[in-house]
Parts: sequence; structure tokens; C-alpha cells
Amino acid sequence: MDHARLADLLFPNVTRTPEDIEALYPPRQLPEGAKVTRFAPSPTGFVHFGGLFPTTIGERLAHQSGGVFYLRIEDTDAKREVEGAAEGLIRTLEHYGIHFDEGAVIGEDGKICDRGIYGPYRQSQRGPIYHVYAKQLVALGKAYPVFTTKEELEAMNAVDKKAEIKAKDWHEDQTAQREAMLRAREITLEEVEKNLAEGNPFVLRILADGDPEKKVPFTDLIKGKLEIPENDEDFVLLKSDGIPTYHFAHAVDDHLMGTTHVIRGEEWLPSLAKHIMLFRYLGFRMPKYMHIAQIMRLDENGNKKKLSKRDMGANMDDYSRMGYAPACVCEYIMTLLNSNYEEWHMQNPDKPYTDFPFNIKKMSNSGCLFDFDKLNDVSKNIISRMSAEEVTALVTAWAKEYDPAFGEQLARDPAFTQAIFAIGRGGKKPRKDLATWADAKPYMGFFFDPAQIDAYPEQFSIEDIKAALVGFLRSYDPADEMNAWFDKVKAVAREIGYADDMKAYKADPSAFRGSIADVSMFLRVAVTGKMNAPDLYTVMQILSKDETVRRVQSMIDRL
RNA sequence: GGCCCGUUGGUCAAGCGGUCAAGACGCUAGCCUCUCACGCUGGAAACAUGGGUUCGAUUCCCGUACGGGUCACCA
Repeated sequence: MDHARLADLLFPNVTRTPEDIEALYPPRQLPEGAKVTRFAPSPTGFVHFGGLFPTTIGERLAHQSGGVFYLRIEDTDAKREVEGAAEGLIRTLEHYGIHFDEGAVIGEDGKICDRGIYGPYRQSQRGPIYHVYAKQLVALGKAYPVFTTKEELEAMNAVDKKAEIKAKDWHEDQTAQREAMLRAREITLEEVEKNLAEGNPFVLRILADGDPEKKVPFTDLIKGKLEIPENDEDFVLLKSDGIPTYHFAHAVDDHLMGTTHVIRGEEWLPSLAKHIMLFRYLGFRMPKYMHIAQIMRLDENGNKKKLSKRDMGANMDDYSRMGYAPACVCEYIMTLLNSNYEEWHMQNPDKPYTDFPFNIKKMSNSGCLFDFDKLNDVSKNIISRMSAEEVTALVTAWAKEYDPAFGEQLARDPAFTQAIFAIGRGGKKPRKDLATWADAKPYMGFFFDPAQIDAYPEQFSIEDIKAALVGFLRSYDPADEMNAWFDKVKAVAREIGYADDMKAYKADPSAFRGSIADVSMFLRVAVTGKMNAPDLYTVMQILSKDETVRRVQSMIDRL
């Protein structure tokens, strides 16, 4: 077989050589140790939690080392592409504070455009580049074409490949495939010419020289030392539309664009042998790899499953809707990514997570379960440290988008709203009431709308409650200092036979009808409608005397 | 089914041959407090399993089980 002749036959229009291409991609001028990483999504949907994981690592590694973090769009599968998905991906990442130094960006006109000299950054626009390398491989005898007729191609596209294979017997299928592969390798120049003349499309397959019985040692930055069986599968390099598969595009692009670290999910581990082979054939130096474990979820049988797109908590846009602040989500991700992050954060509570010295060695190598409880805790801590102004602004902004009626209430009197969010804020032990902005309404919505009223526990008599409320109204004076105010509440408690001192009550509960805590609860429910609410004295101050009295009176009336 | 990866409390996790096996979330008891919270002090709760190697294994090796991933002209 004359490989050079085959190459010319297959790629008559390719005149450039790999050297010509290399010249267009000069080595990056970066400081020693700088890492070049990338986010390389296929524009088929939204960013999901599992995807934000490797992205955050890439961003941290690049920016912490003075390197480059770029965005490359892997739009090699037109069938699956979703209109506008790429733009959505970029916007979501921006929302989470992930910025790209280079690559595909959203331009002035809202459309994707390139920024940087290592482009194009959309694989769909890199066809001619891939073809140069494809031609080279053919000329080297390391790749060969497999022709199909258009009818066969259509038939292939019509079936769900994955489902089809699953239904088959694995052994049988693999033997058949292997035989077909070996046969395809035997194609002659004459056959190629004939097919080309007939206009039949072809895929370009690699000619695999590996022996799976042999293992190649490989070091993954997270998994450690691995033994990879050599690849013996003639996988597809170029699809029949001339567009490369992931494998081929990965090798060519990451080489030309100077990627130093490839960070991807561990589902790529089984393909690693293919990539090792490709880089070898192409004469490229391999980047370093980090294969990270998947985020899992529990299925209905209690088994772990990879967190997939449809799952609760998968779509990052859902977090916005649920009212999670981006900073909180990022911090939660850091706690999952780096086992010593929490320790660092406890020592540096006020520093942003970007100050944390991210350490690859501290990364977990098994998949973790998504935990909303933990996210909420992280989130509560962060929000508790925000200022009242900040919380007011963020809650209001969130509500305007996701709960307009509530947003309007919050915005009507910003000073009033801010006074509410200032309760228990600041100081050493701030309240931790809010994990999400959506928590604001159940937490403090009663200031605006007292409609929702918790029922009093049944063990208390209506008479006691009424007596306490009436007693309170008789003596209430908003000019009282907090202590004076509470002394009056205590007096009311004594009047109706409730203990005004918790110690005395606990020493002998039977001596009293109830305690000051119960009386406080009677009042709290009357004023806020809730068993749980922030400091009652302050709540009354903010509500005003008229409103406080009105609410207590209305509770007395309905009892 | 072949191949690959993984396995410390319910969850996230320290550990890297000798520890009473950290810590965080959640759960829970009590304390503090003028009420709700916050906070504090405790508690229950774990090395999947069988063989080795070793004076000694959670830690090293092999097997087993279980879980995950992958086997497309998808990424």
C-alpha cells in the first residue's frame, strides 16, 4: 500500500503540513509552573453541578499558578447541539465567578466570538486543521478509511446505538466487530478510488497497534499510578462528515492550544488508552491528566448513581431559582474538592475561597454524594456574616426575579427591610436563619403579611393565652427599654401563675401552670404568627406600636 | 459479559505499619440565655469481607463481595 498516495486520494485539498500548523501556535510565554487548563463543554444543555466541579479545579489551578484558563467549545456533534446552549453555559459560569482568559466569549452582539491567538475555539471551525493531521496519519500508515454507502449511513443514524449494543450479546458483538475491523484494514487503493469515484462517504479510523495484554504505566494526578491496557481498537478519528471525534480533537487541540493539565470526569478513564496512542502517533507530548470522581446521587433503591442532568440539584440554574448565593455554592464545592479546605476556612473565615491554596493532593478519589444539609450549613454561615445592607440587596434582587410580589414588599421601604435583616446580625454570634434567599419569606414575611399563623400547642388553655395577651396589652409601652419591657412580660407571667424565672420553673415545674418561655411564645405567635421568630422586642420595635397592638388584639379576638 | 476505578460513622472526610481511629454536616442530651435562635459541653454512630506479609495491620499484597464507570461515525 502506497500510504502517501492514499493520503492524497483522501485529502486532495489539504496542502499544508503539520509543521505549517505548528507555526501558527507558538509555545505560550508563561512563568515557570504556570498551568494551562480549559473548560471544554459540548453545547448540548446547561451547566450542571457535576460539570462545575472539574471547571472549578481548572480555573483554580490556572489562576493560582499564573497560567491561562480558556474555553473551547466542543461542537463536533451537530445532531445533539442545542441552540443557545453555549451562551447559556458561559453566562452561568460567569454567575459563579468563573472567568476565562481566552477562548470563546460572548461578544457585544451577544453572540459567541473568539478571543485569543490559539483559536479558533470552536471545534466546528477547526476542520482544516484536523485534516492536516489526519492526512499525516494516513501518510504514515497509521489511519485508514472505511467507506459506507449513504443508505447504510442513514440506517446507522436511525438506531439508538447504545440501546442496540446493550440488547446484544457482548461476546458475539465484539467478535463480529473485531472481524469487521480486521477486514476493513485490508482495503486496497483500487477500492478507495472506486468508492471515492462513487461519492461514498468514509470515516477515518486509526490503525491500532496495541496489545491489550500489555499494560502501559500511567500516572494520573488524582488516581495515582495506573496500569492501562494498550488500545487495540481502530476507533474513529474523522466521522463521515469530516468532523473529528472527541478523541482526535482532544489530541490536536490540547496540543496546539498548549493545555498542560486536562481535568475531566473519571468516565474518561477507559478512553485513556486511545489518547495515549493518539499522542504517540502524532508525536505530541501528553498533558498531565486529572480524572476526578463523579458526584453521585441516591436512586430509589438506595444505590449511588452518577448525578445526571435530570436530577434534583443538577442544573446550576436551579440553584439560582432556589435562592442559593453563588458564593455559597462555590464554597460548598471547595469543601468537596479539597479535604483541607474547611480547616483553612475556619482559620481564615473572612478570606474569599480564591485565597485558598488549592492542593491537588488533597482531592478525594472516590465519588461523593451531594448533600443539601451541608450546602445549607455552609450557606447559613456565609450569609450570617454578610451585612444587613448586603442581605437586603441580594434578597430583594432575588425576590424581584423569582417572587415579584414579595420583591415589591421588600423594595417598598428599604430602610424597614434592612432593619429587619439587621436583627441578630453582626457580632460574634450572628443568627443563622437564612440558607437561601427563598428562606427569607418564611423567616420574616410576617412583617409584611401576618396571614400565616401557627396554632398554639394544645397543652395550653385558651384562657391562659388570652389572659397573657390582655395583660401584655395593658402594660405595653414601646418606649420601654428592653429590660423594662421584659420585666413587664414577667409580671404578666406571674399574674397568670406562670414562672417568671426559668430556673425556678425547672426546679419544680409542677408548682407553675407554665413558664416565662411559654408566655413569650404566646406573644410571639400573636405578633409574628410563628413559633420561631427573631428577637421579639426588636420585632415589636420595627413593627410599631399600632401594628403590634393590632395584631395582639386580633389574636385575642379570634381565640 | 470484558476492561477500568472505587470501598473509614447516615453524609463529607482525616489517617499514609503501633492513634482511646480526628474534624465537619445531620441526629441527640444537657448547659447558657429574658423568649426563638446563636453559642458551649457531652452522646450515639465507621475502617465491606477472607486470606496472607509483619512482633503488630484501617494503613502493604492477593482473592471475594458490593458500588460506580466504560465498551458509538456522543462527548
